[in-house]
Amino acid sequence: MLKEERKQLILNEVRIHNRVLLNDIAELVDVSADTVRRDIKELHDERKLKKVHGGAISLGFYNHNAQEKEVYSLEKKSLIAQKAIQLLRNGQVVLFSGGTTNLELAKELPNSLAITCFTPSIAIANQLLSKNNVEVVLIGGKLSKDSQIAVGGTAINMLCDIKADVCFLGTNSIDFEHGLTEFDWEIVEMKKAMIRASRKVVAPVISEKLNSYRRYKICNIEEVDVLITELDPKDEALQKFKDKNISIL
Amino acid sequence: MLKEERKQLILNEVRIHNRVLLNDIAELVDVSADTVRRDIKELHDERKLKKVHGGAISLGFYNHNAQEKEVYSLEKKSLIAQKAIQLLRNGQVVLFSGGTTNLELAKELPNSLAITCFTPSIAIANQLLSKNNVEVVLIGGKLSKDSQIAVGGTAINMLCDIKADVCFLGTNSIDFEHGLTEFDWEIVEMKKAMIRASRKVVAPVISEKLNSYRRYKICNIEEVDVLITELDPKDEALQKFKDKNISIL
DNA sequence: CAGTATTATGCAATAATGTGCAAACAATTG
DNA sequence: CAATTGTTTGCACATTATTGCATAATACTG
Repeated sequence: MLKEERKQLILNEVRIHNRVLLNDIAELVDVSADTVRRDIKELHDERKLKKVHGGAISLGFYNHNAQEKEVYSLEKKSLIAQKAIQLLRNGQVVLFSGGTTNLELAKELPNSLAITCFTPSIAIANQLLSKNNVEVVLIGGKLSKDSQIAVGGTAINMLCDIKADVCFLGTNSIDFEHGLTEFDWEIVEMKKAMIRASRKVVAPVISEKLNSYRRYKICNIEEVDVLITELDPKDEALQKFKDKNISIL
Repeated sequence: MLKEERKQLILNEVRIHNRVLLNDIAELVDVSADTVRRDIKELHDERKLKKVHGGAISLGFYNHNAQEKEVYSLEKKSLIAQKAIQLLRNGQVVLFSGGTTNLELAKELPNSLAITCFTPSIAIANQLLSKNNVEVVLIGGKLSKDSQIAVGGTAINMLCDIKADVCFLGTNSIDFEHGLTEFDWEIVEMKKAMIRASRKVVAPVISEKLNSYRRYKICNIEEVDVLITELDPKDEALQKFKDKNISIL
């Protein structure tokens, strides 16, 4: 194992878990704790993470700081991401909408997975770029300042030329009666186009967003093929979705 | 086995495995480790991979973590950015290629400036988003892992529909005789299209890049309307460009 | 404040690197 | 064809980087 690889691994652990213990890493990669300490020191000097007694923590963690809720919510998103990854197979074409849940999913894609990803989100494209076996295609167009994704005619035109295997459709609100809804009409148009552009629609949402709705409608709940939440699939909050023939993960 | 074949093989290994060990390659292709070291050094200089102690790793790994910028070079870029900003007027349509100099320019745009910006670079789009009066249009397409900009047919098609007032064309190398040149053919194609898509071509380059050239040609030096460096416009290194009727800032 | 865990530092062994050089090889020229 | 020029390759050597260990200093915990 090359030194640089080790450093990348450490950074990755920090990114995903927000913190690492020095000894865990040492055991994981089978080198002495001294070596890991030196690696962490270097990464610290490079401003890639923050060295602390006993290990290291993410910079963002410290900055965006301290909101327990955010960390909590990150763990949920990470769990959702892990479930979503199970749906993917090498060679597939995958469409990602925007949103932090999808961003987390992009972050946690295994490096070995070889897929082609389309996305109108620069944040997600950015994440996907670091996956060596993922081909990333950016959907262009006018960037919405609020949501940081491409919207408008150009973007929708581009979506019209695509037929993806799976679409991960992040969504603002999901409700049994009102279906998928959003604040912003431009985003609604994009998401409608994304649904048309995919064979299978997967909705990764944290459970807080269940049973809420917004002004504009994307689609009925029946359009969703798979619903992923951080809850146990047997959770009763999900039962009525299951009754509609939606797969629950 | 030809040298170029070897280099191609090394790149391929890096693409697939994210890293290579120098000695593995030496054994695989049956040449001395010294030769492989030299190959890797060349590929490193060509920015195709990152040479590390013991072998090489993929660039994709590194791209995301805010590359440590040399303060030294940053100051030059900042100076160039300030000069470039003087060229801009409210209401203009501006095209940005990729590159760190252009990124610095995007960063330093005054918040009051109201322009429309097209760019195939996610990093630059990201910066531009934070400017309140700038409308950002992302040029979509397959993302090149090396340069992190959209390339290929989709991107070039989109450029064909644009006529911008100004194009800030970052470039790898600029030389009086060889014109503007690049390592990477995909990028060359993009930059050619960007030149076609603009009324005025501005080349912001740090002086180190003057009088160097690479394998592939973008255009002749005459295509450049304005050359911006961190040097004083009266610097004699710039005289011969002035003689070609290129404005110097 | 004592006891334990963690860290910094110097050191030595090993591996990897850069450099200069010469032989082998290829391309070009007269 | 011979001479010339430039490139590529392998080798020897000095230099540098990496790693684990020992030890002293420091930080944390109750």
